[in-house]
This record gives sequence, structure tokens and C-alpha cells, in this order.
Amino acid sequence: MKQKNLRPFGQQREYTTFDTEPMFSKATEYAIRAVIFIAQKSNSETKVSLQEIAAAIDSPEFFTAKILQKLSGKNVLITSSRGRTGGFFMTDAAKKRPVMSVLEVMGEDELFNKCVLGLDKCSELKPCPMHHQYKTVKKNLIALFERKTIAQLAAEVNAGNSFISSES
Amino acid sequence: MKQKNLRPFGQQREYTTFDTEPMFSKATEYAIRAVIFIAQKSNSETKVSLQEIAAAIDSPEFFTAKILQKLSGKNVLITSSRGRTGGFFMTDAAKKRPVMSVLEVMGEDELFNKCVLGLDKCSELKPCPMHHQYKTVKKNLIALFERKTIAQLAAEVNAGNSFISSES
DNA sequence: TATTATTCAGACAAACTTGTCCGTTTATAT
DNA sequence: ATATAAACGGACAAGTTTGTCTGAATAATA
Ligand code: FES
Ligand code: FES
Repeated sequence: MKQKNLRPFGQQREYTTFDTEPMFSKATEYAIRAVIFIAQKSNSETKVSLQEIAAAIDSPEFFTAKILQKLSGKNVLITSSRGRTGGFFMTDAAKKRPVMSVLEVMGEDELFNKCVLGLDKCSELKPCPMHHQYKTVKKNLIALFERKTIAQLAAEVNAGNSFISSES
Repeated sequence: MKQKNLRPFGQQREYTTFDTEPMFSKATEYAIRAVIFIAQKSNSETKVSLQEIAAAIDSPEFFTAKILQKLSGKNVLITSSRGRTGGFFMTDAAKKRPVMSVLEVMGEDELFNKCVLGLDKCSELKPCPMHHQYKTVKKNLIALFERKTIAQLAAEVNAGNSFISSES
């Protein structure tokens, strides 16, 4: 039995963790789910609060706040209003935007420009050995996020066909 | 090796970084490129050293060492030998394995089981609103990494049609 | 045998992402 | 006016990934 020495904080690690990565960052996952919920429950008259959002999508509240601030940045996706009856809402125009626009605000659309093997640039002139096969799949991925609108996803959730929280 | 924006310590940062994530972790990217190089340059008689590998794929040497240790773990992908004329090599059988086997060793094949919106489980019974569209793309991705063998990628690089380093 | 060149193993350091907190601002309601 | 309830914004804490270093083990060579 090898001795494991204590660390100041953090749990014991095997060192070689190399934990698996999801497609998007947590922030982006929360962002998409939040936007779907806001599209579902709000309009120019009816707003939803941070607490409602975090509860609905089962996300850490204060972290979600940061993300919502970012999403409301250019007021093109979600709009926020302060004060006692404040909250977040989306206009009908915003709801019609593609999911890709969320990825863009989160800066995660760069994923689709990157080399899958980590070369500095993904290019036709100096491709990695996965490039040609990968670009077809990548094209499908992009098309998927370009095609699907936030409103479409919200409608699916509304109909009870799909979910944006793991809870119950 | 491109130097990465060294900072004094925790100072200047926009806070809301939310930097874009690639498909795989750096560790996995290096792993795939390393394995391709080893397949290309080694056999049971000829070995390649850590230094050669890191130089060829333009990766941080000591970090690459960790990854190679992991890859040689079960001696099924790459084999290592110590001592003065030591190094790493792959058998012909190993070279015929799919790229997916690298992802498996790196623990990154879990990517393909995860919900794209971060729900606890990706399931048909309680799917997220992207699930049905996404699973088709996911299937293509899996097929891609299952189908392509390490030897095939190495052959492409050998023929000069593709590259595993950004340098020169 | 001594030297040298390699991988191995663990600790450590740096950078980044995720998550929490708290005081401030803003607008409404009492 | 005052209290209340919401978003805002900055600092900070916790956790993970990435990268570095050093000494030990190993095996060939001089
Ligand atoms: S160069 Fe690697 S994916 Fe295009
Ligand atoms: S449930 Fe989200 S991808 Fe399957």
C-alpha cells in the first residue's frame, strides 16, 4: 500500500486523471439550457428570474448569473431588466435565432474551426490525418446548430417530449 | 512550441473567460499524434525515444512522457523498454487498432455517452431537446474513430499527405 | 565497474474552469 | 420615503487540466 500524502485542499488524485471532456464547457451547457427555458417561459411582458431559471435547469445559481450576464451582453439573445420586478426575457425575434448564436456568444463556435488533433490551424493545405474524414462530420455538426432554432427546442420541451433538467 | 501567454500569477483576467474547448483534451490530442508517429517510425526492432516523439509532434516533453506511460499501461497500444537503448514501439497488431482504442485508454470515449446539453444521462426515455438530432452526428463520429486505424493515419503522414505537427 | 542514456514515478507549479459570495445599483411596491 | 426584490460586477475559493522538474530504476556500452 503506497502512502498518499495529504494535500492542502482538493481531493486525493491519481495524478493521471485525464478526465473525459464533454462537447461543450459547463458554462455553454447551462447557457443553452437557460436560453431554452427563457424562450419557453418568457416574452416581452413576462419575465423569469435567475432563481427560476437555475431551478428549472438545475444549475448553480450564481454561476448561472454570470452566464446570463454574458448572454444579455449585446441584448440580441436575452434581455435583462433590473429592479423589483426585473428578470430575463426573450423577444420573438430572439427566439427564432439558431442555437449556434448561443455558441457564438459563449465563444464556443471556435470549436468548429479547430483541428481535431490540436494542430495550430485546421487547413486544407496542411491537414492532419483525420482532417478529410472529420470535416464531413464537422459540417453536419455545424449544420445542426445552425438549423435548429431556440424556439424549436423550447417547443419540444413545452410539448413534454424532451427535458432541460435531470431532476425528477 | 508556442509559448502560452505567461501571467505573473492570478492577476489580469477578464474573469468571464469561457474559452473555447476543443473536441478532445490536450492530453488526448498529443496521445493520438504520438501514437501515429510511433506507428510510423517504429517496429519490434526499431524504437523511438521520448525526445524524438515530442519533437516530431511538437508537444511538451515531460507532459508527453506522462501520456506515453498511460498509453503503454496495458502494453496493448504501445510498448516501452527502458535502459540505454530503450524507447517506445508498436507491434503490427497494435498499429491495426482503431483510433478509438486510443480514446478508450485516455478515458475520452465517454464523450460519446454524454448528453450534449449536460444532462446527467443521455437517454432515449428522458432526452434533451438536441438528443434526436445529435445522436445521428454522434453515431457518425463514433464510426469515424472506430473505422480509422492508426496504421491508416500513419500511412497518410508517411505519404506526405498530412501532418502531425504545425512546425515548419 | 563506471558511465551514459533511457523510461518510470511522484511531487510540484501554473493556468484555466467552475462555483460562491457580497456589496452595489436599479426599479417596483408599500 | 422606505423597504423590498431583482440583476450587476468584482473578488475570491475550489477543482481540474496542463506542464515541469527531479531522482530512481534499468539496461546497454565503454
Ligand atoms: S487539420 Fe486537423 S481537422 Fe483539419
Ligand atoms: S439526452 Fe442530450 S444528447 Fe442524449
